[in-house]
Amino acid sequence: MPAIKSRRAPTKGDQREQALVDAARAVFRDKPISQVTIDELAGAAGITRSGFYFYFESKQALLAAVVDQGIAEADVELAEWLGSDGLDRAALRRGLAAGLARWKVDGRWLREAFLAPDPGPDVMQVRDRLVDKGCTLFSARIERDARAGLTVGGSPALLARMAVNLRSTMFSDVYADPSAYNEDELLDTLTDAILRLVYGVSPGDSAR
Amino acid sequence: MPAIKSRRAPTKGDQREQALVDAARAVFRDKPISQVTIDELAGAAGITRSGFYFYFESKQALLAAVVDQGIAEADVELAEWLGSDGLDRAALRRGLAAGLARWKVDGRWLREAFLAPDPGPDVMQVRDRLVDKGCTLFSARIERDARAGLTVGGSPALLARMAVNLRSTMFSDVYADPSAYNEDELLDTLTDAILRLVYGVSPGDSAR
DNA sequence: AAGTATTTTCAACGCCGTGTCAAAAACTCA
DNA sequence: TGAGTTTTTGACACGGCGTTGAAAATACTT
Repeated sequence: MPAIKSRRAPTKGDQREQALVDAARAVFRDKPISQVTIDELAGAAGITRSGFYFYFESKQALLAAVVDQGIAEADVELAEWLGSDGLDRAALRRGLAAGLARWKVDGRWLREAFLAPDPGPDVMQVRDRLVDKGCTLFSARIERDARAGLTVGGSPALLARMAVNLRSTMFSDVYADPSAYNEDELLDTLTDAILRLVYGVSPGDSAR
Repeated sequence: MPAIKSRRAPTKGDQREQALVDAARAVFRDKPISQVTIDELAGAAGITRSGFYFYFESKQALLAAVVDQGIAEADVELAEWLGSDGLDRAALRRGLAAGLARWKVDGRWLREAFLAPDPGPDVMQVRDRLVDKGCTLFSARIERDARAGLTVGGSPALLARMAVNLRSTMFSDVYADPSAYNEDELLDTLTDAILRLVYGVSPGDSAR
């Protein structure tokens, strides 16, 4: 049973572990994760394949760590919009734009983390946590807006999930084939779509 | 280079090939495709592992065939709604319900086909064909409705893609954790969501 | 600074699934 | 029946995975 998380901070090991995560983030950008070999990841961090297993149980576990470190950044984007006042179209668009920018860079592993049917249990755990977090935050906001009479009906939880899914899949599509999309147009349409989806407003009305 | 598609119909081989597809459809229901071994698929169809390669180049190629055969059924559902008259909520809901029923059964490989980040090139080809078909049909309908002044704006192609993606992801979510969703509620909300997304109508108006 | 304990690295091993091959078996059609 | 094709098979080699046990490097103690 390798990959022991030591209680204290043994400096050297932690450095290597972080190097592994950083290296992985880079490697995962270049090719489908299923085609990345553990040997490659280890090499990118300057250790041998068997050395890898001292830090992580598997490729999936490392991926989970990579995804995990993405939380902070993702949270910033999300909060940007969630914190704004109801139906602030500009703020929402800014939040989406930030997300799209992230996806354009790290789309490969983001897709793996959020859209793949069966990543390992490790990734699954992280994924659930992140998606849940996003949905509950969003959902709470919708609920709040609903009390203010802004929304149009439907379970907040469901609406939140739809909005989040819509966002992810569209970003994923853009990553898969950037040439097929005009970014500005996409962001505009997506912004309006979400507003319409949740609040039933047409592009014109900034506050009902 | 195995898996030669013979020009004529050599009866025996075709039978086995179909048996392979049918068996695969069943096997793929039971466990994540990445965990299905070729040996298993061959065995389920009554041949040995190496025999498998006479018919398909790889597991992915077989999956592609499985997906391919799903077109007919999927088309029926899609057509049901696309053929109906503008903003017919009931028809749309019926179409979605049919789709959900399918996903509840074959969700596992449907996810693999439509949401996985990097299925093999074989699956990719089929996927693109199917998604494109769905989107163009939907898109054409939106365009038609737009000329009738029913829609709310935004590129038809984008809106179609969003609607299709929304549908797939929600169905996928239901498959992943059926207990988390009330089917009727989901279908209602999803129907309204799509109508709102594309046509900007609120649940009440059946025809503007 | 030396001795001890712990952390880190490595090379070698066995396992499992894949894909290929050439030869054998089954089938088709005269 | 026999020549030709189609289908099936067992054996082989390859590559990646995960483990093990021992050596090397590092940290800790006095």
